Amino acid sequence: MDHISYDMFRRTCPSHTVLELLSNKWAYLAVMALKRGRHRYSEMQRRLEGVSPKMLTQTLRALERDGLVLREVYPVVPPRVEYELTPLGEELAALMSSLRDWGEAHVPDILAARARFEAEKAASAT
Amino acid sequence: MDHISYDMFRRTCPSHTVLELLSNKWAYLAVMALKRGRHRYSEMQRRLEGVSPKMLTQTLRALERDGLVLREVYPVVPPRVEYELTPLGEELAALMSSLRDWGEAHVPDILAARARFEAEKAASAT
DNA sequence: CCGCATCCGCGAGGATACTG
DNA sequence: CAGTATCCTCGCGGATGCGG
Repeated sequence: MDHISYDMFRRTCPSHTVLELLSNKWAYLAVMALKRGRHRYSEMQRRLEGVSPKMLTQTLRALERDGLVLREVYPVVPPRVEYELTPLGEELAALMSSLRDWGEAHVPDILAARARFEAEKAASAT
Repeated sequence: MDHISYDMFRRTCPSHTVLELLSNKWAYLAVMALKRGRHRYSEMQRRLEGVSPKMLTQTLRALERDGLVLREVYPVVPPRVEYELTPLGEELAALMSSLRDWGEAHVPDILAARARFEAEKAASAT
């Protein structure tokens, strides 16, 4: 073994911070949005339905900070800022894509399971 | 195309609820914990460091509801409840594992990126 | 031992107005 | 246009006590 063993389950483990990155809805959507290429701030805002400027900036900054997203500011007026994935970010995007594909493929299963669950609950309440 | 096209980005899309399931720290950890086999409630509680009974139950119920986890109650005293992944849950667990592997493999990269970011911030504040 | 019900604190995150 | 600053809500999630 040439790598340290991390344990996500421990709250003090560095890998736990990665978990917190992954388990963040806006971060997830931002990465997926950037998967298709470089985007301006306002484009992101339009793509991520319902995101507030605050959360968008906060999310993009966190991703930049962690080396997953590159932020480029053009010194022009009106301002123009573009975001794109780093190579590391693209790796992550690929993994997240497979999760999304799985999720979308199984939406019917999950909806069915929910219906079944509700039905049983109602039956047991007889 | 024999499947409906879903769009996670839209808040009204059913696939968005899947996203909310995935972007949930405790759900993520619970699935990973169950990947290695069936576990009792108290075992889960020990494995998921820092989880409160309320959140643990809530999380497991949500997973059961969505058909990812099977919950078995033994009618004995003292009570005994065991949880295990359904086939669907195991599919998800596999995908999540690859995310975890990626995350743990890149912890050093991410920590380095953070350090670099902080350093630049400090430099620009000169 | 499992886990539901209740209460509550707190901070993530939304809305809005404003500036470089 | 791309944020920042501010305020404020609301619901996540922790704590506790009880019931099966």
